[in-house]
Amino acid sequence: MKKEIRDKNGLTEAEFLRSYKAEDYVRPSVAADMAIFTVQEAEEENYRKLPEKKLCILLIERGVHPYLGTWALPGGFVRPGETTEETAKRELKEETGLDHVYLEQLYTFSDPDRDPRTWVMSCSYMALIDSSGVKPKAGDDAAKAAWFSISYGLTDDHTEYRKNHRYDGMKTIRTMRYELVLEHEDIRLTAVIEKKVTKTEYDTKEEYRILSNDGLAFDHARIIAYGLERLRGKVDYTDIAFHLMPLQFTLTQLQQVYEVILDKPLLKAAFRRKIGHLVIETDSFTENAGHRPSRLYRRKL
Amino acid sequence: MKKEIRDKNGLTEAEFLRSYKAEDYVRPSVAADMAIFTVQEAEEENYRKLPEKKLCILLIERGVHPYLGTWALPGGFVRPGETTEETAKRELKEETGLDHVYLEQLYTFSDPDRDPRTWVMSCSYMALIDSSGVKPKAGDDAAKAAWFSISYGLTDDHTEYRKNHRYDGMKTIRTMRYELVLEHEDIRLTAVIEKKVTKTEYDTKEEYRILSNDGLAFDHARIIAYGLERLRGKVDYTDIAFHLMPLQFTLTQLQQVYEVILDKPLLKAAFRRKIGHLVIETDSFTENAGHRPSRLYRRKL
DNA sequence: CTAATAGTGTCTTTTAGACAATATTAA
DNA sequence: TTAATATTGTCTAAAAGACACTATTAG
Repeated sequence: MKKEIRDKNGLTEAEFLRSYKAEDYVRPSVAADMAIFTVQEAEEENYRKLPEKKLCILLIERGVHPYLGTWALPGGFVRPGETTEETAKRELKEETGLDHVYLEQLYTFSDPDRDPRTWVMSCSYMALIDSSGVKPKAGDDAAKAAWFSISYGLTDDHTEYRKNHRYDGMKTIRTMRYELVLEHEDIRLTAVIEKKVTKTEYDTKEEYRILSNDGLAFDHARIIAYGLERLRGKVDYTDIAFHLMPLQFTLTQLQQVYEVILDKPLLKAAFRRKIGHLVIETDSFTENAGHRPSRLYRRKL
Repeated sequence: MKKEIRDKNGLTEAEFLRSYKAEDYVRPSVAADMAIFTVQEAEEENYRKLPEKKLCILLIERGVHPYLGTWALPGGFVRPGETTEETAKRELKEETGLDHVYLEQLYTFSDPDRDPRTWVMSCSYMALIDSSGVKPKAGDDAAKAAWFSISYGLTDDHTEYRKNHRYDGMKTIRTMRYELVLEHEDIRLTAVIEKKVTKTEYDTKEEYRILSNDGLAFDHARIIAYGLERLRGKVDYTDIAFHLMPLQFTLTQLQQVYEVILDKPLLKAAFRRKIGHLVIETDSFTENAGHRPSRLYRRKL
């Protein structure tokens, strides 16, 4: 039925499709870039004390131009016949050997100048993994791959109230600056990201800009910031943080992960009440810890 | 400094960029498609009663192949030099004449077969507008443009618990079915969308599938479902719904909008407490309503 | 006067915050 | 015994749910 409808040139859909030339239009390349997050433990000298947790991200040192020698998110171009998610999974597997992990599309960045080679959009993904036993491998284009610890903090928050002359209303502009610091051994990468929220009576607009950047390739500082905000935003109303945990974990470990994501301390009793319905207790306990053993839990499915 | 680093072929970054051939790779087309939502009032025969509100979306009737004669989201291909957001804004302006409205990127759909013409990714956006005084205009490729009322309800929710043999753990699969019905005058478009959430100890996966579809072009039923879920999800922890309101509104009108988005009635007193800090009262009141006048409010910026 | 909505008061329930008390282990 | 973490209890404060009462208007 539908196929028999003819357009103004008298073509059926099948005829139209046969005559369609995709090559007539200039098209962008599309890449999938991945922010792979994990939580790792710092060394602890005191055998009794719990090791501190650090939120980490996997970066690769670029072995090819452009941005040769700088650090970048793992990623690659989407191939014909593939979804962006499949590209992301392929990269993830190459880099970490992991297969079934939490994966979420973040945002598609499409600034035409974001890649000096050509017009490249980046469909970005966030993966959350338990990194115990994962040795990052450098892919084809990469010299090295390594886990970088993350520090991402607000350094400035400023709100401006303006009369909006174009309409008779008001306008408020809230400018927030975040400092992103990534560290691996003696390598230290830094960037300053500005988040600007503009409100008028008619709309609300949110922009992220990279103000400065030392050692990160492309606009990847912005993608990382975006991923961190998504992670923070989802932590307290989903069980997303569980994907950073091993199969069995103590509630204190889980709380540490929440704390390291939210970058603030939480109250123990309230935390346990809040996540109580998301976990199942096992019969196992930690051992040889130098203090009272702790019950191990799993994620409730 | 950085520019002087040479790669394994002995090229500097500048030399590499001059030699880079983007044409060597097959690339997708990228379109921006828009779910433009608004709230409209139904006719009310009783002069005293408040008119009911309906959540609506703007659709265009396709005037060209493929899917000629079916209804689609407004959208278009991203042009060189443009961001996807600029494409979306351009389409919005063409279709509604509106300029400064709430706009949010939803998701990038990249199934290689989603468009019969060629490889086309869709970077989708959601816009929220106050439609009073907006007459939708059909663009180049469109025969007509019209507001369709939306009904989107869960018709089936089913959870399956399985032993996962690959690991020693469990797997739960929750399958939800939603019926989407869009109506404009005597046109009625329907689709059934399945949302499947699969959980194992290792990951959580979320998929949307179109099970049936009558009258909607491409995979647009899925994009609409995605937009509706985003809208619902954000309503109670942001002031996003205010972008569907005129400059001044009564709290009952605002509550109606919340109710129509969430598809459930809310308690008046609790609602007023909750949104109280998001509004500013004006000195104006509604008039000639056949009942007690209502104070008008604006969004607090 | 009446039928409608507007707006507020208050009691209850639930959730979150704060902090203290008790329990248990390896060295 | 001690220094650490584990776990639970309880009081308080804040937020959400439920429902009823009063206020005000056009016709």
